[in-house]
Amino acid sequence: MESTSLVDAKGLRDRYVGSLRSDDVGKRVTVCGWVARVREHGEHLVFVDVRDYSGIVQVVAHSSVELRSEFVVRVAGTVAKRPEGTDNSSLATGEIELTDTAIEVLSEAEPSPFSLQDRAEIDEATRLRFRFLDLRRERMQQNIRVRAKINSAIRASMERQGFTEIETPLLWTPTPEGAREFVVPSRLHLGSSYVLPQSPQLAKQLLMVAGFDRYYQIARCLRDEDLRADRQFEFTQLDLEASFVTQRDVMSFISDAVTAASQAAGIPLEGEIGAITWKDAMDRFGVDKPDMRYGNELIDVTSVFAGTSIRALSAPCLKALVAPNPSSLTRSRLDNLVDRAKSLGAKGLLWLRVIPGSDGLQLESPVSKFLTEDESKNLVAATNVSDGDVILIVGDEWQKACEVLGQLRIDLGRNQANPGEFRYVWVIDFPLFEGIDEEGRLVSTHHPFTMPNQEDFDKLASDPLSVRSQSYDLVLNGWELGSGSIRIHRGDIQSRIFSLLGVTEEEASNRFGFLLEAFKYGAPPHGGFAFGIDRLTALLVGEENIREVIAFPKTQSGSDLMTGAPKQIEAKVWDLLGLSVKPQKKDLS
RNA sequence: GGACCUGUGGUGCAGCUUGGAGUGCACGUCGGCCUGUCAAGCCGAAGGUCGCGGGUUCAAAUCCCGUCAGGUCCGCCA
Repeated sequence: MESTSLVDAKGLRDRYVGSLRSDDVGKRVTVCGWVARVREHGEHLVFVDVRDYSGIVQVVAHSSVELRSEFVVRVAGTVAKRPEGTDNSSLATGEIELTDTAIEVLSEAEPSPFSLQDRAEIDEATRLRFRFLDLRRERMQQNIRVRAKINSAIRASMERQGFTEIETPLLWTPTPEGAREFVVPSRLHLGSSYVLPQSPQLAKQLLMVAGFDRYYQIARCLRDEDLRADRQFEFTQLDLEASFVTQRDVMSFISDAVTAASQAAGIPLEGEIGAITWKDAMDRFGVDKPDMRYGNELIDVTSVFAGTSIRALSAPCLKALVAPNPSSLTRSRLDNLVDRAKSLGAKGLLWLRVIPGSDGLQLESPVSKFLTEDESKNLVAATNVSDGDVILIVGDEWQKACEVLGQLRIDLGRNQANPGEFRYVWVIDFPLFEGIDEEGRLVSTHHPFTMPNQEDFDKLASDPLSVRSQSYDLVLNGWELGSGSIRIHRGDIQSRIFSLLGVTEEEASNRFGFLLEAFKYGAPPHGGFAFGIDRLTALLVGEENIREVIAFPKTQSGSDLMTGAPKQIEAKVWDLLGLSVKPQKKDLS
C-alpha cells in the first residue's frame, strides 16, 4: 500500500503501521488495525499481519490467539529487526516486526463473504452488496485516495488561477430540455416540483452576471438517464465559468487543471494539449472523441467506386477501414461485424480480404465478381493494403458512414492502445446545430446558449447546419471528459437562436426567463467548461468503469445493492406530497 | 424499449455442445499437527433449492420457454 504522509497517530494508538521502519527498532509502540492474515505454526509461533490505513506490519505472537481475518485489534509490541534471512522485500515494513506483543481484540469479525486480497475478481453484485468490505481492498483504497488527490490538485489549480468556489442549489427549477431530470415534489407547493440539476449551467452564468468573474465548483450533477460503464445517475464535475474570456483562455484554465490532476495521479503530462476540429475528427476517426493513442484512420474511397454497379457501394460517401488484426477475422467474425454495423445504423458492411492472385493482389469478398479490375487496383492503392489485410467499407451519408466505421475502428483497435499512455485532445469547431428534428426544428449540439462562431454569423439564416460554434470538448484516450463553450450574452443573438430552434418567446421566458431577465442588466461576455472527475479519475488509475472510483455507486439498473434503494415508500409520505402511485402493469395481471 | 454475455457449497472456477446419482479443482471456514512464515505447510471434516418458475423427457445443472439479478452495448445522455 502506498505510504501516505501521515499525521501523528492519536487515541488508541501511537503509530500507523506503515510508518514503522528499521529506525524504530527497540521502540515500544501501540498500533490498531485489521487482521489481514494469520499464519499459525503451532501455539509457540503465530504471525499476524495487521493492516491499517497506511500499510501492513507483521506481528509475532508466542501464545495461541483466537484471531481470524478482519478482526479489529490493538497491538502493543516492540519494534524488532527481523531475524537474518526473513526480511520481506515486498512489504514496506518488511525489515521489521513487532515482538513481545499483547494483542487486544477490539472487534470480532465474521468470515468475510469474499476475499479482501486482490487476487480474485469478485462478482459485481456481491461487491456492491458488501461495498464497505469491497472498499477495504487495496485497489479500491488506492482509487478513492487518488481521487481525493485529484480533487485537491484541481482545487489548487483553480485557486491559483483566481477562481472563486461557489455552491449552487441542488433544488433547482425544471428546464425541460436535454437530459431527463430527477424530480423532487414540493410539500409546501402541492403539485409543483423542484428538479435536481443536470448541471449548474444556468446558475453559473448568473454568477457571471453577478460579477464574480471566475467561478468554479466541484459539483454533483444528476441525470435520470440509462447508466453505462462511464455514466452514473449522479456524477461529479469540475464546473467553471469566467467573464471577459475567449475560448483560448477557457481551454488554458482547463489544461492547467487536468495537468495538475494528472500529476497528482502520478502521470506527468508533456507539452500542450493538441486540438482537432470536429470535422477532422469525424472524417479521420469517425467519432467526436477520438482515441489518439493509435492511428488506423478511416480512408475515403468514394471516388474509387464512383462508377460502380454494386448497389452496396452506391452511396454519397464511402469510408474504408483496414482491420488491424486481419488474421483473427474468420468468416463468422466478419458476419458479426456486419451485424454490429447494422446495429449501429448502417445499411450494411462490405468486407474485402486481400489474397495473392495470378497477377498481383486480388480481393476476396461477397461482391468480388462485380468488382472491376480498376476498382480493385485503385482500392488496394487507396488503402495501401498488402496480402492478408481485410478492408471494411461502409457506404452512407458522410456522417453516418464515418460514425459506423469509427465505432468498428474502436471495437477492433482497442487492444492497439497502450494502456500506460495518456493522450488528451481538444475537439473544436463543433457544428452549432446537430440536425433537424421530426418537426423541422434545428437541434442544438451543445445547448441553446452557445455562441456561434463569429465568421459564420451570416450563414445562420442561409445555411444554419454549416454554422460552427464556439464550443470545445476535452477528450482523453477516447473518453469525452467534458465540454464547454463561449455563451451568448446578448439578448438579440439569443432571440435569433431561439427562433431557429423553434422556441417561442413565451416558451423561452417560461423556461429561462430568469436568465434572459438577468441578461438585460449588463451581462459580461463569458464562457466556461465542465469535465467529469469520475471519468478522469477512472482513466488515470487505469479503470474501465467509473464505479471503481466511486465509493457507493449504483448498478446499471439504478439500484443500490447495499441499501436497497430505491425503495417503496409509505402511502402517507405520498399523501403529504399530494401524490399517489398508479398500479404497475405487472400488478394488474 | 432492444441485443448479447453471466448466474453451480461462503468466494473464484470447471462440468452444459453430445441429458444418465451434486462429480471435480483452488481459496475460505471448522478440527488436528506444526518454532520463522509472509498466498506458510501437512492431515481430516463440514458446507449445495446448480438464480427462480414452467415445459420436453423414463431421466434436466445440461435442451426449450418465461422471469429475476449482475454486466457490456444500441436507443437515451442539450
